[in-house]
Amino acid sequence: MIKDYFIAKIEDAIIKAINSDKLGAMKEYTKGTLAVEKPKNPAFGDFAVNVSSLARMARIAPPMIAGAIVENITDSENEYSTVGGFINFKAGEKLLSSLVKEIFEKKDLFGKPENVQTEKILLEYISANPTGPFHIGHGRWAAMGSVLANLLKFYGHEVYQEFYINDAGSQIQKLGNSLRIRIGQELGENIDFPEDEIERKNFYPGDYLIPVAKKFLSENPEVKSSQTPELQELCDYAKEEMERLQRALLEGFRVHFDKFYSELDLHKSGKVEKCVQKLRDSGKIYEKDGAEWFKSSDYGDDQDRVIKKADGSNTYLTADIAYHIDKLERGFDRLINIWGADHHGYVARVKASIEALGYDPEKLEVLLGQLVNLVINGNEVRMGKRKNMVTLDDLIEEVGVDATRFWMSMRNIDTTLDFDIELAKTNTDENPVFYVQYAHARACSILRNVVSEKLDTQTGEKAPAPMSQEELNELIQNFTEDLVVPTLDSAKRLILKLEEYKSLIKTSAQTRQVYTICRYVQELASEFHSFYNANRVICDDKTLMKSRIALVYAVKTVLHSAMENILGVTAPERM
RNA sequence: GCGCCCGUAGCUCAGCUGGAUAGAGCGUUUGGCUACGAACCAAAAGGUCGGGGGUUCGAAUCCCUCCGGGCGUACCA
Repeated sequence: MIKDYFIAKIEDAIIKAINSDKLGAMKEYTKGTLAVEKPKNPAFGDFAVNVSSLARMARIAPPMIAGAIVENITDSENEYSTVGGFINFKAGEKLLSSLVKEIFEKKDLFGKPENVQTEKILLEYISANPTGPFHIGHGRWAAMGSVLANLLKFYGHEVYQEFYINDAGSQIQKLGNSLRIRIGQELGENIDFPEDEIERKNFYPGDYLIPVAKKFLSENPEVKSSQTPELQELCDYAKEEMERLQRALLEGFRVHFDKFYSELDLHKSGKVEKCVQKLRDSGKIYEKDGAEWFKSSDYGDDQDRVIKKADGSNTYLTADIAYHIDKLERGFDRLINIWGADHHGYVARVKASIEALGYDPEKLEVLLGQLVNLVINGNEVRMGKRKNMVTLDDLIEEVGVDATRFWMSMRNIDTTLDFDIELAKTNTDENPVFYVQYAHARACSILRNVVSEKLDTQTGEKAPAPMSQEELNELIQNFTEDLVVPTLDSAKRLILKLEEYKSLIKTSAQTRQVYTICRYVQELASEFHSFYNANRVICDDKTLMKSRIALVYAVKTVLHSAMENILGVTAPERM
């Protein structure tokens, strides 16, 4: 990386300067003290390092320090200059052209870090109840989770994606009872959900069970009354139907899980009871008011938690503890969960249980995502879990998979996402994803045109293609560094932006912040559009043309890799 | 009350472990297609970084405090 190259030169020079006594009182330097940054004003240089922080040790003024360091730099290929306490760096031809070469060599793998420590990661996300269709909020976890999985894999980690199905507990009974009412209605019975708000909460009155009831009746023609089927049968039927719908949506949304882990199966396996027993054995369980409590406050939680209710049944937390222990026992180095911020209280208690059972709680990393607000006609509509249902299905149908994935991934996970449905519907041109796709399509178009015969509209005569297909293939397969030199001056910003992809992948994967990838592709697209408008790629000067074509190909390669392989957004060849 | 997140341009947001004149997109205004895709580009206007203290040579960034907003605070899942 250019940054690494630059800082290495600086650090070498500092050591030399110290050895020749040019840095005052400073007698040693530990690597990593200085950091490379991008100058606010590009006229200063491509990169800069501020040496002011060394002033305290050296006891001389920052400009003097900068001067002493620059004097000791041995590098004739790149430019160094000082302004105050800053040392500025301008990349030379060789560095820039070798970078383009790297893209040609690595193609889709450009940016994949080398020599990094990798882990076996279990990434859990969405984990919704199978009691209804996904709502918009689930879309955020779906998009971010799958992008993060792609990113971590590209980084080099081994990633296993899992969806925990909350298919146990009272909500499934509610679902079955709700289906019974819909079946009754289909059969013409005078039956409906309770009007009373509180009683109504024991049901799922959404329309989505109507088609399920119809399907059930067509498959079970012998049922003539809503009271005939057993509750369990209705529960299972509705649940399976919901799971089927959820999974179909995920496939279409380009979200692929390695496993759907059923809470019910977890209970059946006996793992939950085993886990409870282990907790008892650990001595961290006590009885109060007829229930068994886990002393999670011993591990930083703000209060103790019920693990077994007075009626002998388990809480949701109990199963979740067992699930996380199971993940650890399956041998993962790291567990990453994406949870909605409304579950943030859970982090401390799950970590507490992991620690109590003798595992390392640091292995669990919970990414808390702020929720999604739906904006309709400029007004925020709060997304309650089961009210104001705007389904993810509806949203995807309105704005498309690409735009939904991009939009849901483009914000910092710490900020509440405002999804303006009117904007997404009526004004899709303003969506940044189109801007990026356009850049890719434009690059493809240029690469098509350069090998196409040109028809003169006035004379009707055909002119030969600016380049033959063979020449283009040769250029792509045997790229040499000098090829791109003629266009370096005009394309410097673009090349530096391409270079940034390498450090982006690293920091983005390490911080788990996928929105940075969305920002990056927009910035790269922007640089490319600027370059395109300022320089005619297909031109009479063939050397220059080849040089620019090489650059267009490099941009296309990086855009394609970031979009298709990481963001899961299509990179179209034409639009 | 307590815990977590947020408050930066009219709107939506960046701003990396403190550093050079706080940046983008949308919107507004003004230019640019007889040439590779104008779904684009170039430029302008627009900011007491929620308020107040503190640390520092230096704070949007770190600490304290207040104000405003969101979420949570179950023997629900």
